[in-house]
Amino acid sequence: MSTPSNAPYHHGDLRRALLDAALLILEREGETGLGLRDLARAVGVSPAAPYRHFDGRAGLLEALAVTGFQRFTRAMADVSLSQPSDPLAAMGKTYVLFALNNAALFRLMFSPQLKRDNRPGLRMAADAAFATLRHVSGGDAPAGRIAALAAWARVHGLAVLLLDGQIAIQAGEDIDVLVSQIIENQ
Amino acid sequence: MSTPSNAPYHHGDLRRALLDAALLILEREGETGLGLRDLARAVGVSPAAPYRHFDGRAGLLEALAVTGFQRFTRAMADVSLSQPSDPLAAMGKTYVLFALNNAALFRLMFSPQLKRDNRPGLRMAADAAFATLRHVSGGDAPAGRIAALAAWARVHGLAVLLLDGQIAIQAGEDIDVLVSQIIENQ
DNA sequence: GGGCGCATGTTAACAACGCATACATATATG
DNA sequence: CATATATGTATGCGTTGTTAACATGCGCCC
Repeated sequence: MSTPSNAPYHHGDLRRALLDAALLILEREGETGLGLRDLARAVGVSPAAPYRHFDGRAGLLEALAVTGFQRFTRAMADVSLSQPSDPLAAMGKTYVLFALNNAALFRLMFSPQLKRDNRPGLRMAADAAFATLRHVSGGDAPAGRIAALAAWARVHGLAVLLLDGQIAIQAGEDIDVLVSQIIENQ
Repeated sequence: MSTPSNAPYHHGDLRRALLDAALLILEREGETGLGLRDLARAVGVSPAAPYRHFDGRAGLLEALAVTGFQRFTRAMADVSLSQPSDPLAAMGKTYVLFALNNAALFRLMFSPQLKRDNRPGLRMAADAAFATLRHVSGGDAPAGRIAALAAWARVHGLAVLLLDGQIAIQAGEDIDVLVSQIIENQ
């Protein structure tokens, strides 16, 4: 009975497996529903195994948020490659659609309790994301701090309101065009 | 030793006391840090006592959110009484300042997991709040759904970004005037 | 190549939590 | 005055995050 064939003692790439499974659980159950024991069960390891790869539950959430910012950065960088006619509007749409397609992850990225115990890794990932945001949007042209913040607020607010289901989608209304209309308004 | 003088068996107004203490803990520790046992300890009752007044932890959070929407509604209604020169901007400022002064409560009010198991009480309180929002802002004048949503998104996004500490406050910068500038931009 | 160090995974235990049930007590009602 | 009901207590169950001690096997060094 010594674990004969499959299920080797060492997993191989447990960290990656944990992150993948955690993302699934996160999007399905929300941040509260993501428990370390559930996660370990889902991957098929012991409850204490994740502690070898993450600094407790907070460490796992941080790692998830970091991957979130990396994807976000990539999505924003890809916008500039497509050479859109209106770069700012295109970026805004990408911003909102990223939030909608990665709801729980997006919320986690901006979670205040993660920001509180500010781990350097998360801070770096977030700074990198916002740096490409600035770079892609204005080409570092200082179009006014106020105007930039106003644009950011409108896009971020739209994302959050849609995410939380506060903006009621009317019958036959397409979210995509609604986002475009709101972003391009004024 | 039969609890001689103080600490009567019945508290008197435990529900109110629980809500007050819960608000304090909420703003100090965040939603995750608000536990029923902690709360009961803080008020000085047994761990099971809160269950007589709230439907478990979710019920407590719902009650807190309802009081939040009531305060929010009141704050918005007070704006119209002051007869400002620019009602929309004044309302926006009130919106953001309410969020900043009731950070955790504001987050709870827009919490998606509370909205999920949509309890009628919370839904009614939220609807009432948004109704006065519409009434005060435009006097029910349909200035265009898109424009209204855009304005809401900008204000809400500004609140959330400030709440999460994403908008860095520069040295010697006053949040109040920054909010005004961003809201009145465009 | 053989032996060993160390990363990796397991087991077991602790405290705290949400929650449900059964019980005690005070208030209100007939 | 008696009893019904609302309110708070006592206790126990199952789960969670976390830690410490133990087991295992991959890979490096001599």
